[in-house]
Amino acid sequence: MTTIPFEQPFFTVDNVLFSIKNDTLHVLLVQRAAPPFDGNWSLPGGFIDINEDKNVQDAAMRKLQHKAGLTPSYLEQLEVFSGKDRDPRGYSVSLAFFALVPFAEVASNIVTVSQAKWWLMSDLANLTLAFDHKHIIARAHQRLMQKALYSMLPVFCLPETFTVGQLKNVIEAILGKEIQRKSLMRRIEASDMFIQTEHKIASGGRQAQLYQLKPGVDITHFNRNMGA
Amino acid sequence: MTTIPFEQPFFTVDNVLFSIKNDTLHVLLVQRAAPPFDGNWSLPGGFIDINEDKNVQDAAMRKLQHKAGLTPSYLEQLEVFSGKDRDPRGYSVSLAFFALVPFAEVASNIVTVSQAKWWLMSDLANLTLAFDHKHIIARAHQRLMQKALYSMLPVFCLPETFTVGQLKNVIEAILGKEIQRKSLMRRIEASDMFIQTEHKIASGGRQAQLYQLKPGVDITHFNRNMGA
DNA sequence: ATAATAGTGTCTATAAGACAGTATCGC
DNA sequence: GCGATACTGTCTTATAGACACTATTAT
Repeated sequence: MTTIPFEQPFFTVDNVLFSIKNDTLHVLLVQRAAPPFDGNWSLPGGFIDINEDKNVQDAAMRKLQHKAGLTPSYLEQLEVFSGKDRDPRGYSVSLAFFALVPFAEVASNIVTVSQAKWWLMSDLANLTLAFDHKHIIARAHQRLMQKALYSMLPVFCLPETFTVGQLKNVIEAILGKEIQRKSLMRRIEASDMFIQTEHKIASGGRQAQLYQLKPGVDITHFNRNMGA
Repeated sequence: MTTIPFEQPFFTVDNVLFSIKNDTLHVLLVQRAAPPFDGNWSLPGGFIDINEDKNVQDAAMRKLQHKAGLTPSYLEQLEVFSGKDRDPRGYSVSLAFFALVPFAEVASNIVTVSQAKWWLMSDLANLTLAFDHKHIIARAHQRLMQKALYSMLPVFCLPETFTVGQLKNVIEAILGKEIQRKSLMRRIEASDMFIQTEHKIASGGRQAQLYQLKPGVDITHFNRNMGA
């Protein structure tokens, strides 16, 4: 093992975990218990453990499990944020992840950390976050919106079985605007990602068909954007 | 300045710089002059210098200038590659960048490094590269192909002024298949990214209109894929 | 005039948007 | 029955593909 030249920046991972509660987009934050920014809300993340984590996604996963007891159903790299001034401890390089999960309350019996909480996206405007985390969330939201236009990614915010109406609500919560139910149905059909099951009642009216992901399929990417 | 817990992975940047020469896609490689993998061809990259580089893109830029005397006209983050086994020196985290430049021969009067060379993409199959760099190039190529379908990104492989025919050739070299000239013209028109200049002869026939990027425009993203 | 490349006209094909109309449920 | 939600039919719209046609240059 050779020695590494120069002084190295320190490397962390951060997670922007989204989910949908009451048909609105939420993001998971944790309250910092140590300096810097102690007391402030921040993205769940931290240092990689090179003895535990096989790679950076492993580290991101571990942080989410450790800090909120949640295992995302989708996780991808978002972007690296770096610089001398973003962390008072020194030059830092943080890889942000972008993740989705079916809504579940944060496991409160986790001893680990002070507090984890789902925040309404629209409530973040008036909240001061640690580091450049507000900016990171904005970037993640952009990416989520973009992907919702041309892929079936939003299904990862839903439980194993779901209805077309539920998926429509999720997509609309992400995009902040209505989409055509008909267009969504055509995509569900065309993607060939789902199988149908029994039935279910949603509220007042006719029962809705339940769908679930075919085992082992990849998320389909369409070659046109929808609702744009 | 607080101390950082745990042992940290070491962090590097790598560049996948593409360009077009003779209507074929090329990638820039450098020959390693030190272990590990000394003698092998590899992506131009290296350690970040926290006193020189404002952030990670700065570091990537500096590496390209230093190792080949080239300044990319487009640079974006690709993906982080990480793990215990990808570098014999230990647990490594490498942020790969994806970059484009109008073709120019490598500055040979650069004292710095052994050798930098443009390689034909199709010649890489039979070449052994250092680390997981072949895999990184494959990922970068996927991304480039994808973006060529819905954006004007390929113009960054061309000089300041260029013809529609040249842009068509670049896109075809990237995609490995023909596209409709008419479709491209429609996009040039619709994007409103370019202005026209005088004229020029390409080879045998009629003179072609020269275009150039309007100052300060962003690259347009269309909401359909082309040629797919 | 011919060959070669540049550029246009226009018809077809594909998938999304709009929205009326039908189906099935609880009450 | 009524209200509500689920689903279908189908017409319109937007943009890419195909490809014949015209334009302009060098020789």
